[in-house]
Amino acid sequence: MTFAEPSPTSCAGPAPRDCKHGRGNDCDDCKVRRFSVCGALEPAELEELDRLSQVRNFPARTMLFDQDAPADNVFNLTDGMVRLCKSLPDGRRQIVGFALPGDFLGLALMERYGVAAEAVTQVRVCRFARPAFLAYVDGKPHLLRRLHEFAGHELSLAQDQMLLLGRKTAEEKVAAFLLNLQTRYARVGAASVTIPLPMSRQDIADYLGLTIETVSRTLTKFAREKVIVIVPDGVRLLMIGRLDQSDAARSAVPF
Amino acid sequence: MTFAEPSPTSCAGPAPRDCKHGRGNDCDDCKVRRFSVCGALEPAELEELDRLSQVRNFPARTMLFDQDAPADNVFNLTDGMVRLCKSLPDGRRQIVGFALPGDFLGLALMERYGVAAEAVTQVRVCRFARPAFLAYVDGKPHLLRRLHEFAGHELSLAQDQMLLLGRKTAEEKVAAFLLNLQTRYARVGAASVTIPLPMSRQDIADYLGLTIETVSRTLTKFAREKVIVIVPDGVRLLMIGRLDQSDAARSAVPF
DNA sequence: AATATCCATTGACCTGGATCAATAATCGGC
DNA sequence: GCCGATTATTGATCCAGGTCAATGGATATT
Repeated sequence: MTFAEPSPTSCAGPAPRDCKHGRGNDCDDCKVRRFSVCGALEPAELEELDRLSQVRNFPARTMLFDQDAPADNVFNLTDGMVRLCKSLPDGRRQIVGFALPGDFLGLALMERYGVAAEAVTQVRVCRFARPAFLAYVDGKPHLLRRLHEFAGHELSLAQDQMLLLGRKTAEEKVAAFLLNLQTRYARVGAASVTIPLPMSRQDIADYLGLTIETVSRTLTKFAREKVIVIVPDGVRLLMIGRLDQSDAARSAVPF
Repeated sequence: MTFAEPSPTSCAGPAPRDCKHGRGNDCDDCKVRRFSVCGALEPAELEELDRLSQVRNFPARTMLFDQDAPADNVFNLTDGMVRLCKSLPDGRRQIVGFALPGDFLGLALMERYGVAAEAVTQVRVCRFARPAFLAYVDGKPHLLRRLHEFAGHELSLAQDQMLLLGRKTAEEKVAAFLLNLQTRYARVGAASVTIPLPMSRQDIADYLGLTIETVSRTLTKFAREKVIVIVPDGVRLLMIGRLDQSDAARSAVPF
C-alpha cells in the first residue's frame, strides 16, 4: 500500500463540488467518474450507497478475490487496472478481461466468483458487501436497469472476444487489443496516442490466446512497419488506419 | 413442429394446471419450463406478460434477427435450437452460443443486436416488443433480479468459452462441447446418454474455433477409442469419465 | 559496482491444426 | 427408387504459431 488510506470513505457518486461526507473524508475518491452506475442517482441514494461502501487499496500483483471463492463482495474499480483470470488445473490461464476505473467486479451476482481478480497496478476500489448491495439495489428499478445494462455490455464484449479468440490471426488479435485499449482509455478520460501497457507480455498473451513470444514478435513487426512505437511501459500508435486493417478482415471481395 | 400449433398463444409462465387464457389457446406451450424468469411470477404478472408476448415459429435455417439490426424484440425460446453468430466481413464466423428452450435472446437490451440468431431446427419462441417488455419489467424488482441473474449466468458461460477458445486443444474443445451439451439437455429435461446434434459440423467448428475437418477427425478418434458412438444426428456417450479427462487438464503434477 | 532475478526479445526448429483434395454418406425432390 | 446437391469423412501436405534455447535489458539486493 503506497499512499495513506483514509478510513472508510465515500465512493458512491460523481464528485459533489464541495463534498463533505461528515465522516472526515476528503473527496479525491469522488473525482473518479463512475459512468456505469452513478450517472443518474439521487443525492439520498448516493448517501446510502456511500454508507454501504468501503474504499480499499490493493498493491500491484495482489489478489482481490480468487476464482471459485464465495462471492461476498461487489467492487467498483476507481483507480488502477485489474486482470480477470480463469485458470485450468494444469496452469494454463485465460485472462477474460482487464478492468479499468468505472468497471464493476463480481456483478454477475452468483454464489461464487467465476474468475480471479488480480491487481495489475496499484488499485483502489469501492467494496460493497454483497447482501447489503443486493438489498439496497432491489427496489431501485433504474439502478437495476443500469446494472443490467452494464452486464449486457460485458456480455457483448465477451462475445467480441470469442470472435477474436476463435477466428482471428495473431496480428489481428494484437491490433484489436491495442485499438480497444485506446478506446477504453479515451473513455476513462486519458486519451492519448500513447497507450500505457501496465500488464506483462504474459498477460497480453493470456488475454489473446497466444504465447509471449508471438506477442513480442507481432509488436516488433508493427514497430518495424512504423505502425507503432514501443516505449517503456506502453506503445505509441502511429497509423491507426493501418492497425485497423490488421484488425478488420481484409475482405477478399471476389469479382 | 411435432404438435398442433394454436394461433398466437400464451407463453408467459409455467403451466397453470388448468390454463385458460381467454383467447382460445390450449396450453401445451406452457409445459415448456422457463426456469430463467418464470419461476416466481404472480398469476397477475403472468397474465400481463402473456398479453405482451406473441408466439412465433421459424423454420430451420431461417434468421430470427441479424447482427447489428435494431434490437426491437426480446425472445424466449420455447422449442428448438438457435445459434448465435458473429461474423467478420470476410465471412469468418464465430458461434457464440447455442440457445435451448428456456433461453432468452436479445436480453442484453442494447440498441442493436450484437449477434445474429438463426434457427438450427424448427423453432418456437415467445416474442416481446422491447419497449413493452422494458416498461413491464421496470418496477418488478424480482423479475429484474431474475433477468440480471440470467445475464450473469450468460457472462459466466461466455468466460468459460473464452478459456476454451484461447487455451484448450481440439480434443478438449470437442469433449467439453459434448459434455456441456449433455448437461444442458439434462436441464431441459431431455436427459439421455444420446446427445442430439442438430447443428452441422460447420456450426460445431465455428463454435469451437476449429475447422470442420478437425471436428470430424476428433469425433472419429473418440469413436475409435470407444468413448462415443456416432449415430445419425447425434452422439452416444459411452465413457463420460474418459471424455472428462480430455476436457479437464491432465495435470502434470511435478515432484 | 557486482550479482541475481525477472522479463522481453530474437532465432531455430517443430507440430497441431489448417488447407487442399478426393471420396463417401445423407437428404431432398421427383 | 433414382439423381443431384449438400454435408461429412478421410488422406496428404502445409504453415502459423508454438516450443525450445540463447541473449539482452531492466530492476532489485548487497
